[in-house]
Amino acid sequence: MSTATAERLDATFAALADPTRRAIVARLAAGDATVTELAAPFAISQPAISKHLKVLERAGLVTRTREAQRRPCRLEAAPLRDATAWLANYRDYWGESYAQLDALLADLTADDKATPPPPDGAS
Amino acid sequence: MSTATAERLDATFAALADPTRRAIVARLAAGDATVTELAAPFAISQPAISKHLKVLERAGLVTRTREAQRRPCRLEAAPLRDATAWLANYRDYWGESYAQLDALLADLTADDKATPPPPDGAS
DNA sequence: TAGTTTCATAACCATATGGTGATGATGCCT
DNA sequence: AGGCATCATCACCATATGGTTATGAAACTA
Repeated sequence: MSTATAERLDATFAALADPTRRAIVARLAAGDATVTELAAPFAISQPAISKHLKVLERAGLVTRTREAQRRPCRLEAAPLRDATAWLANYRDYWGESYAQLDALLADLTADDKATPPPPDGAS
Repeated sequence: MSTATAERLDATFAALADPTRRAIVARLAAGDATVTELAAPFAISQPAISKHLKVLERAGLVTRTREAQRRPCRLEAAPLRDATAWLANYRDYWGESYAQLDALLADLTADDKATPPPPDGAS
């Protein structure tokens, strides 16, 4: 299971390394959404979104169900939890308490929630 | 600062997406190390390690000082903290308490601490 | 001075990534 | 049946990544 976990972490971190995909994750945290709904805020083509979704799916971050022609996407918690757990290994190293994370959280959410539509040239 | 943060997250998550680099991070969490020390556990060439270190350096995860011919590497906390903070945005989504992370932490450390030398075909 | 260790860089290769436009499949709605 | 919306896939392109070997620079050591 150690190798399996490592490969999952590979895919998870790689998936999160793209701002478009992080924005998709942020959007899906607010509830399921179809591909076109997810694509709407972005200036890139629909196939590009499909590719991003496939990356997220491969990482286990997203699952999809059928509903007529639409393919609603759902965010899956497990990989996010695993990634957080890996980073938590070093919480004592950088000596921050989880309580203090809430402060950073406030800052970064303000930023990131505003970033879904990347107006400038991102990615 | 929002764009700057996003780009840093890009680099940080991308850097953590490789098992060799995660192992290097794990090693550096135990204390500074030189390039040859870091390279020792791996079956790959020294230039490959140098490349990995450059990736980690670009992500701000590692800083290097000079010491004669050696270039000791030090782990930097900030990017790990930022990445954790981003993931923390979704802690209420996957409904886990930080306390529970300690359990996962125990599991995953057992795995990952044993993984630094990737014996099988990894990466 | 000559040799050795430490590390970076260059040149190269294979594969993956992120994007595009074009097309095709599927399933609703007249 | 025909049209429209949703989404995937294909073919293609440019660039990045991860690895290699070979070489070079820097600084200690004998």
